[in-house]
Amino acid sequence: MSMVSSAKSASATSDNNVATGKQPDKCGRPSLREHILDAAEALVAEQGAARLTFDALVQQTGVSKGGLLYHFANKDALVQAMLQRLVDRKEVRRAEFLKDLEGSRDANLKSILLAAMSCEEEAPALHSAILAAAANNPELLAPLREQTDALFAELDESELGGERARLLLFAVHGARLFEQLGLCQYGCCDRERFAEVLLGLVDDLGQTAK
Amino acid sequence: MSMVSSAKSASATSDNNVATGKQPDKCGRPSLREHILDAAEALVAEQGAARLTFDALVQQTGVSKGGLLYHFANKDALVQAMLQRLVDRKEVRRAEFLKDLEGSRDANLKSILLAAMSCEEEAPALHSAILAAAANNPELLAPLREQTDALFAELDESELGGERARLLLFAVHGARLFEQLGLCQYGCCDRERFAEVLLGLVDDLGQTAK
DNA sequence: ATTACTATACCAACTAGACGGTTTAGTAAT
DNA sequence: ATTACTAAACCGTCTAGTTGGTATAGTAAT
Repeated sequence: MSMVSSAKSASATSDNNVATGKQPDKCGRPSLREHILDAAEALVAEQGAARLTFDALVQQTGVSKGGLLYHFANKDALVQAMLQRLVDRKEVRRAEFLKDLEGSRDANLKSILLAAMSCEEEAPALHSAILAAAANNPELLAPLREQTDALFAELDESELGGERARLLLFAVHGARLFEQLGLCQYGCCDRERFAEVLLGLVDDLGQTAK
Repeated sequence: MSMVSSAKSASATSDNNVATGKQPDKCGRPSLREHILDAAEALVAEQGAARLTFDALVQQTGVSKGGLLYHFANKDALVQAMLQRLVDRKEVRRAEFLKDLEGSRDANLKSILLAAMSCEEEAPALHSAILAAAANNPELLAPLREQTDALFAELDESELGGERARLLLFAVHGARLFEQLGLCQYGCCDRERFAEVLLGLVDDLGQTAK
Protein backbone atom coordinates (compact mmCIF):
# COMPACT_ATOMS: atom_id res chain seq x y z
CA MET A 1 0.00 0.00 0.00
CA SER A 2 2.93 2.30 0.53
CA MET A 3 3.68 2.25 -3.17
CA VAL A 4 0.52 4.16 -3.92
CA SER A 5 2.28 7.30 -2.88
CA SER A 6 5.15 6.66 -5.24
CA ALA A 7 3.11 7.93 -8.15
CA LYS A 8 2.68 11.29 -6.54
CA SER A 9 6.28 12.34 -6.52
CA ALA A 10 6.45 11.88 -10.26
CA SER A 11 5.09 15.23 -11.32
CA ALA A 12 5.33 18.35 -9.23
CA THR A 13 5.98 20.62 -12.17
CA SER A 14 2.44 21.52 -13.18
CA ASP A 15 1.32 25.01 -12.26
CA ASN A 16 -2.34 24.07 -12.11
CA ASN A 17 -3.77 22.39 -9.08
CA VAL A 18 -3.52 19.04 -10.76
CA ALA A 19 -1.59 17.50 -7.93
CA THR A 20 -3.19 19.40 -5.09
CA GLY A 21 -6.51 18.64 -3.47
CA LYS A 22 -6.23 15.01 -4.45
CA GLN A 23 -7.13 13.79 -1.00
CA PRO A 24 -10.74 13.46 0.00
CA ASP A 25 -11.31 17.14 0.43
CA LYS A 26 -10.08 18.05 3.93
CA CYS A 27 -13.07 16.32 5.49
CA GLY A 28 -13.95 12.73 4.59
CA ARG A 29 -15.98 13.49 1.48
CA PRO A 30 -14.99 11.57 -1.63
CA SER A 31 -14.25 14.82 -3.38
CA LEU A 32 -16.31 16.23 -6.16
CA ARG A 33 -13.17 16.55 -8.20
CA GLU A 34 -12.85 12.84 -8.71
CA HIS A 35 -16.54 12.55 -9.38
CA ILE A 36 -16.27 15.13 -12.14
CA LEU A 37 -13.32 13.34 -13.69
CA ASP A 38 -15.22 10.07 -13.63
CA ALA A 39 -18.17 11.69 -15.35
CA ALA A 40 -15.91 13.26 -17.95
CA GLU A 41 -14.40 9.89 -18.77
CA ALA A 42 -17.81 8.34 -19.07
CA LEU A 43 -19.01 11.13 -21.31
CA VAL A 44 -16.15 10.70 -23.73
CA ALA A 45 -16.55 6.95 -23.76
CA GLU A 46 -20.27 7.12 -24.43
CA GLN A 47 -20.69 10.12 -26.68
CA GLY A 48 -17.32 10.97 -28.15
CA ALA A 49 -14.72 13.50 -27.17
CA ALA A 50 -16.48 16.38 -28.91
CA ARG A 51 -19.36 16.14 -26.46
CA LEU A 52 -17.11 16.64 -23.51
CA THR A 53 -18.46 20.11 -22.73
CA PHE A 54 -19.06 21.89 -19.49
CA ASP A 55 -22.77 21.94 -20.21
CA ALA A 56 -22.84 18.20 -20.73
CA LEU A 57 -20.87 17.78 -17.53
CA VAL A 58 -23.39 19.89 -15.68
CA GLN A 59 -26.07 17.40 -16.67
CA GLN A 60 -23.96 14.32 -16.00
CA THR A 61 -22.74 15.41 -12.61
CA GLY A 62 -25.53 17.58 -11.33
CA VAL A 63 -22.85 20.11 -10.44
CA SER A 64 -23.30 23.63 -11.69
CA LYS A 65 -21.03 25.13 -14.25
CA GLY A 66 -19.56 27.41 -11.66
CA GLY A 67 -18.83 24.42 -9.51
CA LEU A 68 -17.04 22.70 -12.35
CA LEU A 69 -14.97 25.76 -13.06
CA TYR A 70 -14.10 26.06 -9.43
CA HIS A 71 -12.29 22.77 -9.65
CA PHE A 72 -10.94 23.14 -13.18
CA ALA A 73 -10.10 26.64 -14.26
CA ASN A 74 -10.74 25.84 -17.91
CA LYS A 75 -11.24 22.98 -20.24
CA ASP A 76 -7.57 22.38 -20.81
CA ALA A 77 -7.11 22.03 -17.06
CA LEU A 78 -9.89 19.48 -16.98
CA VAL A 79 -8.41 17.39 -19.76
CA GLN A 80 -4.99 17.77 -18.24
CA ALA A 81 -6.31 16.43 -14.96
CA MET A 82 -7.95 13.51 -16.74
CA LEU A 83 -4.68 12.64 -18.36
CA GLN A 84 -2.64 13.11 -15.21
CA ARG A 85 -4.92 10.77 -13.35
CA LEU A 86 -4.45 8.22 -16.08
CA VAL A 87 -0.70 8.53 -15.91
CA ASP A 88 -0.62 8.34 -12.13
CA ARG A 89 -2.95 5.38 -11.99
CA LYS A 90 -0.89 3.49 -14.47
CA GLU A 91 2.20 3.98 -12.40
CA VAL A 92 0.47 2.82 -9.25
CA ARG A 93 -0.89 -0.28 -10.92
CA ARG A 94 2.39 -1.06 -12.47
CA ALA A 95 3.99 -1.13 -9.04
CA GLU A 96 1.25 -3.43 -7.78
CA PHE A 97 1.65 -5.84 -10.66
CA LEU A 98 5.39 -5.81 -10.26
CA LYS A 99 4.97 -6.92 -6.68
CA ASP A 100 2.60 -9.72 -7.68
CA LEU A 101 5.00 -10.91 -10.36
CA GLU A 102 7.99 -11.24 -8.07
CA GLY A 103 10.20 -13.99 -9.32
CA SER A 104 8.44 -14.32 -12.66
CA ARG A 105 10.38 -14.18 -15.87
CA ASP A 106 10.72 -10.71 -17.40
CA ALA A 107 8.51 -9.36 -14.63
CA ASN A 108 9.29 -5.81 -15.56
CA LEU A 109 7.89 -6.16 -19.04
CA LYS A 110 4.89 -8.06 -17.79
CA SER A 111 4.08 -5.44 -15.20
CA ILE A 112 4.17 -2.72 -17.83
CA LEU A 113 1.90 -4.68 -20.13
CA LEU A 114 -0.57 -5.52 -17.41
CA ALA A 115 -0.62 -1.96 -16.14
CA ALA A 116 -1.37 -0.76 -19.65
CA MET A 117 -4.24 -3.21 -19.78
CA SER A 118 -5.44 -2.34 -16.30
CA CYS A 119 -8.13 -4.96 -16.19
CA GLU A 120 -9.83 -3.40 -13.22
CA GLU A 121 -13.42 -2.56 -12.69
CA GLU A 122 -13.01 1.21 -12.78
CA ALA A 123 -11.23 1.21 -16.07
CA PRO A 124 -13.87 0.76 -18.72
CA ALA A 125 -12.56 3.74 -20.61
CA LEU A 126 -9.10 4.73 -19.55
CA HIS A 127 -8.38 5.88 -23.04
CA SER A 128 -11.03 8.56 -22.72
CA ALA A 129 -8.43 10.91 -21.37
CA ILE A 130 -6.15 10.33 -24.33
CA LEU A 131 -8.98 10.73 -26.77
CA ALA A 132 -10.11 13.91 -25.11
CA ALA A 133 -6.62 15.35 -25.13
CA ALA A 134 -6.05 14.43 -28.75
CA ALA A 135 -9.32 16.03 -29.71
CA ASN A 136 -9.06 19.21 -27.69
CA ASN A 137 -5.41 20.05 -27.50
CA PRO A 138 -2.69 17.57 -28.47
CA GLU A 139 -0.14 19.52 -26.48
CA LEU A 140 -1.76 18.26 -23.34
CA LEU A 141 -0.39 14.84 -24.13
CA ALA A 142 3.03 15.92 -22.89
CA PRO A 143 2.93 14.17 -19.51
CA LEU A 144 1.85 10.98 -21.20
CA ARG A 145 4.74 11.33 -23.59
CA GLU A 146 7.14 11.59 -20.69
CA GLN A 147 5.77 8.46 -19.11
CA THR A 148 5.92 6.67 -22.42
CA ASP A 149 9.52 7.62 -23.00
CA ALA A 150 10.45 6.29 -19.59
CA LEU A 151 8.63 3.04 -20.20
CA PHE A 152 10.25 2.57 -23.58
CA ALA A 153 13.65 3.00 -22.02
CA GLU A 154 12.84 0.27 -19.56
CA LEU A 155 11.55 -2.01 -22.26
CA ASP A 156 14.96 -1.99 -23.87
CA GLU A 157 16.15 -4.13 -21.01
CA SER A 158 13.58 -6.83 -21.50
CA GLU A 159 14.82 -10.31 -22.31
CA LEU A 160 12.89 -10.08 -25.55
CA GLY A 161 14.78 -7.03 -26.66
CA GLY A 162 13.32 -3.57 -26.86
CA GLU A 163 11.72 -3.98 -30.24
CA ARG A 164 9.60 -6.98 -29.49
CA ALA A 165 8.79 -5.68 -26.05
CA ARG A 166 7.59 -2.40 -27.51
CA LEU A 167 5.55 -4.28 -30.03
CA LEU A 168 3.71 -6.04 -27.26
CA LEU A 169 3.03 -2.78 -25.50
CA PHE A 170 1.65 -1.41 -28.75
CA ALA A 171 -0.58 -4.46 -28.93
CA VAL A 172 -2.11 -3.65 -25.58
CA HIS A 173 -2.82 -0.10 -26.60
CA GLY A 174 -4.19 -1.18 -29.93
CA ALA A 175 -6.55 -3.56 -28.21
CA ARG A 176 -7.71 -0.90 -25.79
CA LEU A 177 -8.27 1.51 -28.65
CA PHE A 178 -10.37 -1.00 -30.55
CA GLU A 179 -12.35 -1.73 -27.46
CA GLN A 180 -13.00 1.90 -26.72
CA LEU A 181 -14.05 2.59 -30.27
CA GLY A 182 -16.41 -0.35 -30.15
CA LEU A 183 -14.56 -1.98 -33.02
CA CYS A 184 -14.31 -5.39 -31.45
CA GLN A 185 -17.19 -6.93 -29.66
CA TYR A 186 -16.82 -8.49 -26.30
CA GLY A 187 -15.90 -12.06 -27.15
CA CYS A 188 -13.15 -11.00 -29.45
CA CYS A 189 -10.93 -9.45 -26.83
CA ASP A 190 -11.99 -10.79 -23.48
CA ARG A 191 -9.57 -9.08 -21.12
CA GLU A 192 -8.68 -12.08 -19.05
CA ARG A 193 -7.93 -14.19 -22.09
CA PHE A 194 -6.05 -11.40 -23.80
CA ALA A 195 -3.74 -11.11 -20.81
CA GLU A 196 -3.15 -14.85 -20.91
CA VAL A 197 -2.23 -14.80 -24.58
CA LEU A 198 -0.03 -11.78 -24.07
CA LEU A 199 1.93 -13.16 -21.14
CA GLY A 200 2.11 -16.51 -22.84
CA LEU A 201 3.75 -14.82 -25.75
CA VAL A 202 6.28 -13.15 -23.47
CA ASP A 203 7.22 -16.51 -22.01
CA ASP A 204 7.35 -18.31 -25.35
CA LEU A 205 9.49 -15.64 -26.92
CA GLY A 206 11.72 -15.53 -23.86
CA GLN A 207 12.32 -19.26 -24.25
CA THR A 208 13.32 -19.11 -27.89
CA ALA A 209 15.43 -16.01 -27.37
CA LYS A 210 17.75 -17.87 -25.03
CA MET B 1 -4.20 -3.01 -60.98
CA SER B 2 -7.58 -4.56 -61.55
CA MET B 3 -7.86 -5.24 -57.85
CA VAL B 4 -8.18 -1.57 -57.13
CA SER B 5 -11.82 -1.75 -58.04
CA SER B 6 -12.44 -4.54 -55.58
CA ALA B 7 -12.63 -2.06 -52.76
CA LYS B 8 -15.47 -0.21 -54.37
CA SER B 9 -18.04 -2.96 -54.29
CA ALA B 10 -17.72 -3.14 -50.52
CA SER B 11 -20.19 -0.46 -49.58
CA ALA B 12 -23.03 0.74 -51.75
CA THR B 13 -25.43 1.24 -48.88
CA SER B 14 -24.63 4.80 -47.88
CA ASP B 15 -27.19 7.42 -48.87
CA ASN B 16 -24.65 10.22 -49.03
CA ASN B 17 -22.43 10.70 -52.01
CA VAL B 18 -19.61 8.94 -50.28
CA ALA B 19 -19.10 6.46 -53.07
CA THR B 20 -19.98 8.73 -55.96
CA GLY B 21 -17.67 11.22 -57.61
CA LYS B 22 -14.64 9.30 -56.50
CA GLN B 23 -12.94 9.39 -59.87
CA PRO B 24 -10.87 12.39 -60.83
CA ASP B 25 -13.84 14.53 -61.50
CA LYS B 26 -15.01 13.62 -65.00
CA CYS B 27 -12.00 15.35 -66.49
CA GLY B 28 -8.50 14.52 -65.34
CA ARG B 29 -8.33 16.97 -62.45
CA PRO B 30 -7.22 15.50 -59.17
CA SER B 31 -10.61 16.41 -57.76
CA LEU B 32 -11.08 19.01 -55.11
CA ARG B 33 -12.85 16.38 -53.07
CA GLU B 34 -9.67 14.48 -52.42
CA HIS B 35 -7.82 17.67 -51.71
CA ILE B 36 -10.36 18.61 -49.07
CA LEU B 37 -10.10 15.18 -47.49
CA ASP B 38 -6.31 15.48 -47.41
CA ALA B 39 -6.53 18.86 -45.75
CA ALA B 40 -9.02 17.54 -43.22
CA GLU B 41 -6.67 14.72 -42.31
CA ALA B 42 -3.78 17.11 -41.93
CA LEU B 43 -5.85 19.44 -39.77
CA VAL B 44 -6.79 16.67 -37.38
CA ALA B 45 -3.22 15.41 -37.22
CA GLU B 46 -1.79 18.83 -36.52
CA GLN B 47 -4.37 20.52 -34.36
CA GLY B 48 -6.63 17.84 -32.95
CA ALA B 49 -10.02 16.62 -34.02
CA ALA B 50 -11.86 19.44 -32.30
CA ARG B 51 -10.36 21.96 -34.70
CA LEU B 52 -11.73 20.19 -37.71
CA THR B 53 -14.24 22.92 -38.59
CA PHE B 54 -15.51 24.20 -41.88
CA ASP B 55 -13.94 27.57 -41.22
CA ALA B 56 -10.56 26.00 -40.57
CA LEU B 57 -10.93 23.97 -43.74
CA VAL B 58 -11.64 27.11 -45.71
CA GLN B 59 -8.30 28.46 -44.58
CA GLN B 60 -6.38 25.23 -45.10
CA THR B 61 -7.75 24.51 -48.55
CA GLY B 62 -8.43 27.94 -49.96
CA VAL B 63 -11.79 26.54 -50.98
CA SER B 64 -14.85 28.57 -50.06
CA LYS B 65 -17.31 27.33 -47.54
CA GLY B 66 -19.87 26.92 -50.25
CA GLY B 67 -17.40 24.79 -52.12
CA LEU B 68 -16.85 22.56 -49.14
CA LEU B 69 -20.53 22.13 -48.60
CA TYR B 70 -21.00 21.41 -52.25
CA HIS B 71 -18.90 18.30 -51.80
CA PHE B 72 -19.94 17.36 -48.29
CA ALA B 73 -23.48 18.20 -47.31
CA ASN B 74 -22.54 18.41 -43.65
CA LYS B 75 -19.81 17.60 -41.23
CA ASP B 76 -20.91 14.06 -40.65
CA ALA B 77 -20.71 13.46 -44.39
CA LEU B 78 -17.19 14.82 -44.39
CA VAL B 79 -16.03 12.60 -41.57
CA GLN B 80 -17.86 9.67 -43.09
CA ALA B 81 -15.99 10.24 -46.34
CA MET B 82 -12.67 10.46 -44.50
CA LEU B 83 -13.36 7.15 -42.88
CA GLN B 84 -14.63 5.50 -46.03
CA ARG B 85 -11.50 6.52 -47.85
CA LEU B 86 -9.44 4.98 -45.08
CA VAL B 87 -11.37 1.75 -45.26
CA ASP B 88 -11.19 1.59 -49.04
CA ARG B 89 -7.50 2.37 -49.15
CA LYS B 90 -6.74 -0.30 -46.66
CA GLU B 91 -8.53 -2.87 -48.75
CA VAL B 92 -6.71 -1.83 -51.89
CA ARG B 93 -3.34 -1.97 -50.20
CA ARG B 94 -4.10 -5.26 -48.65
CA ALA B 95 -4.72 -6.74 -52.09
CA GLU B 96 -1.45 -5.29 -53.32
CA PHE B 97 0.53 -6.69 -50.43
CA LEU B 98 -1.14 -10.05 -50.82
CA LYS B 99 0.05 -10.16 -54.40
CA ASP B 100 3.59 -9.26 -53.38
CA LEU B 101 3.61 -11.91 -50.70
CA GLU B 102 2.60 -14.76 -52.97
CA GLY B 103 4.11 -17.98 -51.68
CA SER B 104 5.16 -16.50 -48.35
CA ARG B 105 4.18 -18.18 -45.14
CA ASP B 106 0.90 -16.94 -43.66
CA ALA B 107 0.68 -14.36 -46.43
CA ASN B 108 -2.88 -13.52 -45.51
CA LEU B 109 -1.97 -12.40 -42.02
CA LYS B 110 1.07 -10.54 -43.28
CA SER B 111 -0.93 -8.68 -45.88
CA ILE B 112 -3.43 -7.56 -43.28
CA LEU B 113 -0.69 -6.36 -40.96
CA LEU B 114 1.16 -4.51 -43.69
CA ALA B 115 -2.00 -2.92 -44.98
CA ALA B 116 -2.79 -1.71 -41.49
CA MET B 117 0.67 -0.20 -41.34
CA SER B 118 0.42 1.28 -44.80
CA CYS B 119 3.97 2.55 -44.87
CA GLU B 120 3.35 4.76 -47.84
CA GLU B 121 4.18 8.34 -48.34
CA GLU B 122 0.62 9.65 -48.25
CA ALA B 123 -0.17 8.02 -44.97
CA PRO B 124 1.38 10.16 -42.29
CA ALA B 125 -1.89 10.36 -40.46
CA LEU B 126 -4.31 7.72 -41.54
CA HIS B 127 -5.72 7.56 -38.07
CA SER B 128 -6.99 11.09 -38.41
CA ALA B 129 -10.19 9.76 -39.84
CA ILE B 130 -10.71 7.47 -36.88
CA LEU B 131 -9.88 10.21 -34.43
CA ALA B 132 -12.24 12.59 -36.14
CA ALA B 133 -15.05 10.07 -36.17
CA ALA B 134 -14.52 9.15 -32.55
CA ALA B 135 -14.57 12.77 -31.56
CA ASN B 136 -17.47 13.95 -33.66
CA ASN B 137 -19.82 11.05 -33.89
CA PRO B 138 -18.79 7.55 -32.87
CA GLU B 139 -21.64 6.08 -34.89
CA LEU B 140 -19.73 6.97 -38.03
CA LEU B 141 -17.27 4.25 -37.15
CA ALA B 142 -19.73 1.64 -38.40
CA PRO B 143 -18.06 0.94 -41.76
CA LEU B 144 -14.74 0.53 -40.02
CA ARG B 145 -16.33 -1.89 -37.63
CA GLU B 146 -17.59 -3.96 -40.53
CA GLN B 147 -14.17 -4.10 -42.07
CA THR B 148 -12.65 -4.99 -38.74
CA ASP B 149 -15.10 -7.82 -38.17
CA ALA B 150 -14.29 -9.25 -41.57
CA LEU B 151 -10.56 -9.03 -40.94
CA PHE B 152 -10.86 -10.67 -37.56
CA ALA B 153 -12.75 -13.55 -39.10
CA GLU B 154 -9.90 -14.03 -41.55
CA LEU B 155 -7.31 -13.85 -38.83
CA ASP B 156 -8.83 -16.90 -37.21
CA GLU B 157 -7.42 -18.93 -40.05
CA SER B 158 -3.85 -17.79 -39.53
CA GLU B 159 -1.29 -20.43 -38.71
CA LEU B 160 -0.66 -18.58 -35.48
CA GLY B 161 -4.22 -18.95 -34.38
CA GLY B 162 -6.71 -16.12 -34.20
CA GLU B 163 -5.66 -14.86 -30.82
CA ARG B 164 -2.03 -14.25 -31.56
CA ALA B 165 -2.82 -12.98 -35.02
CA ARG B 166 -5.25 -10.44 -33.59
CA LEU B 167 -2.68 -9.45 -31.05
CA LEU B 168 -0.28 -8.56 -33.83
CA LEU B 169 -2.91 -6.53 -35.62
CA PHE B 170 -3.56 -4.69 -32.38
CA ALA B 171 0.16 -4.01 -32.17
CA VAL B 172 0.12 -2.29 -35.54
CA HIS B 173 -2.77 -0.09 -34.56
CA GLY B 174 -1.20 0.67 -31.22
CA ALA B 175 1.98 1.75 -32.93
CA ARG B 176 0.10 3.94 -35.38
CA LEU B 177 -1.84 5.51 -32.54
CA PHE B 178 1.34 6.32 -30.65
CA GLU B 179 2.86 7.77 -33.73
CA GLN B 180 -0.13 9.94 -34.49
CA LEU B 181 -0.29 11.19 -30.94
CA GLY B 182 3.39 12.04 -31.08
CA LEU B 183 4.06 9.68 -28.19
CA CYS B 184 7.01 7.96 -29.73
CA GLN B 185 9.70 9.88 -31.47
CA TYR B 186 10.97 8.88 -34.82
CA GLY B 187 13.76 6.50 -33.94
CA CYS B 188 11.59 4.48 -31.66
CA CYS B 189 9.26 3.12 -34.27
CA ASP B 190 10.89 3.46 -37.64
CA ARG B 191 8.32 2.02 -39.98
CA GLU B 192 10.61 -0.11 -42.06
CA ARG B 193 12.19 -1.68 -39.01
CA PHE B 194 8.85 -2.14 -37.30
CA ALA B 195 7.58 -4.10 -40.27
CA GLU B 196 10.67 -6.30 -40.15
CA VAL B 197 10.22 -7.07 -36.48
CA LEU B 198 6.54 -7.71 -37.00
CA LEU B 199 6.93 -10.10 -39.90
CA GLY B 200 9.86 -11.74 -38.19
CA LEU B 201 7.61 -12.44 -35.27
CA VAL B 202 5.01 -13.99 -37.56
CA ASP B 203 7.62 -16.32 -38.99
CA ASP B 204 9.17 -17.21 -35.64
CA LEU B 205 5.82 -17.95 -34.06
CA GLY B 206 4.75 -19.89 -37.12
CA GLN B 207 7.82 -22.07 -36.72
CA THR B 208 7.26 -22.91 -33.08
CA ALA B 209 3.57 -23.45 -33.60
CA LYS B 210 4.23 -26.38 -35.89
C1' DA C 1 -21.23 34.00 23.46
C1' DT C 2 -21.33 37.14 20.16
C1' DT C 3 -19.47 39.59 16.47
C1' DA C 4 -16.44 40.11 12.58
C1' DC C 5 -13.91 38.19 9.20
C1' DT C 6 -11.94 34.70 6.00
C1' DA C 7 -11.72 30.68 3.11
C1' DT C 8 -13.85 27.04 0.88
C1' DA C 9 -17.16 25.29 -2.01
C1' DC C 10 -20.28 26.03 -4.67
C1' DC C 11 -24.59 28.21 -7.95
C1' DA C 12 -27.20 30.85 -11.65
C1' DA C 13 -27.27 34.17 -15.09
C1' DC C 14 -24.95 36.21 -18.58
C1' DT C 15 -21.79 37.36 -22.60
C1' DA C 16 -18.93 37.15 -26.58
C1' DG C 17 -17.61 34.50 -29.98
C1' DA C 18 -17.35 30.21 -32.62
C1' DC C 19 -19.66 26.84 -35.14
C1' DG C 20 -22.67 24.30 -38.39
C1' DG C 21 -25.45 25.28 -41.77
C1' DT C 22 -28.47 28.21 -45.10
C1' DT C 23 -29.20 31.39 -48.51
C1' DT C 24 -28.50 34.37 -52.22
C1' DA C 25 -26.16 36.04 -56.02
C1' DG C 26 -22.88 35.42 -59.21
C1' DT C 27 -18.90 33.36 -62.31
C1' DA C 28 -16.84 30.42 -65.67
C1' DA C 29 -16.31 26.43 -68.24
C1' DT C 30 -18.47 22.63 -70.79
C1' DA D 1 -28.39 24.54 -69.27
C1' DT D 2 -25.71 22.01 -66.32
C1' DT D 3 -21.73 21.49 -63.50
C1' DA D 4 -18.64 23.22 -60.36
C1' DC D 5 -17.73 26.21 -57.90
C1' DT D 6 -16.80 31.58 -55.32
C1' DA D 7 -18.17 35.23 -52.11
C1' DA D 8 -20.40 36.93 -48.41
C1' DA D 9 -24.10 37.78 -45.52
C1' DC D 10 -26.82 35.71 -42.16
C1' DC D 11 -29.06 32.68 -38.32
C1' DG D 12 -29.78 29.81 -34.31
C1' DT D 13 -27.35 27.12 -31.29
C1' DC D 14 -23.70 25.80 -28.58
C1' DT D 15 -19.65 26.77 -25.75
C1' DA D 16 -15.99 28.52 -22.92
C1' DG D 17 -15.39 31.54 -19.70
C1' DT D 18 -16.91 35.72 -16.54
C1' DT D 19 -19.27 37.84 -12.95
C1' DG D 20 -21.41 38.29 -8.92
C1' DG D 21 -23.50 36.07 -5.50
C1' DT D 22 -24.68 32.44 -1.60
C1' DA D 23 -24.12 28.92 2.00
C1' DT D 24 -21.21 26.78 5.25
C1' DA D 25 -17.54 26.24 8.27
C1' DG D 26 -13.81 27.75 10.78
C1' DT D 27 -10.95 31.41 13.30
C1' DA D 28 -10.25 34.70 16.58
C1' DA D 29 -10.71 38.73 19.01
C1' DT D 30 -13.84 40.91 22.37
